[in-house]
Amino acid sequence: MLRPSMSEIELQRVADYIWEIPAKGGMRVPARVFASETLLAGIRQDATLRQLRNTTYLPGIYPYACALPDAHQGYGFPVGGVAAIDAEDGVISPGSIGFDINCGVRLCRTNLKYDDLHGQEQQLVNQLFAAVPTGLGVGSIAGTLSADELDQVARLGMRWALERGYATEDDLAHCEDEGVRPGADPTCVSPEAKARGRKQLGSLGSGNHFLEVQRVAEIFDEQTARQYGLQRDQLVIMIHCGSRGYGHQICSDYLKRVAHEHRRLLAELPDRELAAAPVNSPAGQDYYQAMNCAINFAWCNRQLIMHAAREVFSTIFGKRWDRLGMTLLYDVAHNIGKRETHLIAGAQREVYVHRKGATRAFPAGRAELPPAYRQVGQPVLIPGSMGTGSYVLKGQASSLELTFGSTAHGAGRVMSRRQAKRQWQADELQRELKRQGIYVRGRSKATIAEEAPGAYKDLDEVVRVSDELGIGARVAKLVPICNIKG
DNA sequence: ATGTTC
Repeated sequence: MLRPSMSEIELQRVADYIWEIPAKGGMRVPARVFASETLLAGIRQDATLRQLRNTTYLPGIYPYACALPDAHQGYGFPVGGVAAIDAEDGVISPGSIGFDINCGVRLCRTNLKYDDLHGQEQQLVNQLFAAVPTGLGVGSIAGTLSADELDQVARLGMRWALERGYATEDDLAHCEDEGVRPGADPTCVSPEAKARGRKQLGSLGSGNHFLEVQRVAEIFDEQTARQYGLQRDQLVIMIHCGSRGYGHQICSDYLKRVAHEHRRLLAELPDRELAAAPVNSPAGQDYYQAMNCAINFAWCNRQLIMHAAREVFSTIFGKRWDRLGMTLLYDVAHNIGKRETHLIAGAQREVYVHRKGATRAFPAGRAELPPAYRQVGQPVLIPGSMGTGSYVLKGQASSLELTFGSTAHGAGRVMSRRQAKRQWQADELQRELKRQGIYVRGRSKATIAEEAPGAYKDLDEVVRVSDELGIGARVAKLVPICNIKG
């Protein structure tokens, strides 16, 4: 049981919005928190800082562990945390990437304006809800895949969707890793994970996952917005979901295996939830290959859901989806481990960047960016709650100097799910949101109450701090119109 | 987040 005990953790101010836990005891390096005083007051309320300090015990971590402005307590490693770990001498840690491997977000543009939809919101939300399976254990767009097909999804990612008419080359060109993470070996995935995954490709899941039709409400940077193809009052579609039971099972399986095969390493760590394997050990490499399978599964999952949304829009607006301008802006991962090169202590070094509840935010110039964004900086997609809206940011140079090319991923909860259910009632919440022009449909009343806007921190403040730190700059704010969830 | 308490 984790108990807040933050009084024992001392923070030193380094610069505006940058705080440091100095390296002491078993800490190999310091830890840094990137937050305003307001956000820091929230971060101190749970075990985030202790977990952040614990991550600095991981062998090969350098030069410091990071907590982003939206950080909160997670499984072993904070959500909103980033660790760069040496690719030769370091470790890889499943709990530091998270259970929902490649939980992430994509944004689909349209050439429609709010007025084109106004009056048909209820019809649209109903059709989207009918077309996209939501909630736990409810089936999937792709039906039940054969074992062989699932393994192809794991190896090929969005290329599998392309071959079956669910995706276009343009979609692949506008996804992190072009929608295909190399080094994905399905023989490293357990039969239990495969059994779950076969039934779940093209399904939204539960919790904070959603599909949302949004209106571009505010533009902060006209030039970048133009380059991203965004303008005021335009309709866009945001999809927030992950690798479902497939990735969850992979994480569970490898937490057990890694803890068992690397007991001595585990004994040196302050929390067994940080269980880690040397990157070049069999368990470490098998985990990485299996994690990559889940990454590909999640991209394919979001692709199939976007495809279903395109078909619904086509029906409602009476045009083919390509005539509706329904192109993919970008798709970004929030929970991943990735081998990258970063300038650390004066040298270019190969590291496994662990991003858990953190978005890659590469600036212009990084070779990994697709041609569309290499001169601009990548789009960063940050989902908010169903009442308060979401953001598009742009990757900035300081992200490479401060946070290994990362920024925040969302608002973070301010209260427990249980507390939210006590405080709100689904029907009443839906009526109130409808008065504001927001149409919500969920499979479960409990989920709607749990996801009440008031249960979340202030995303505006998270994004403001990202912008001021120069790690991710505000481009546009998006507000919800239709939202479906589990 | 999650066949929602291994």
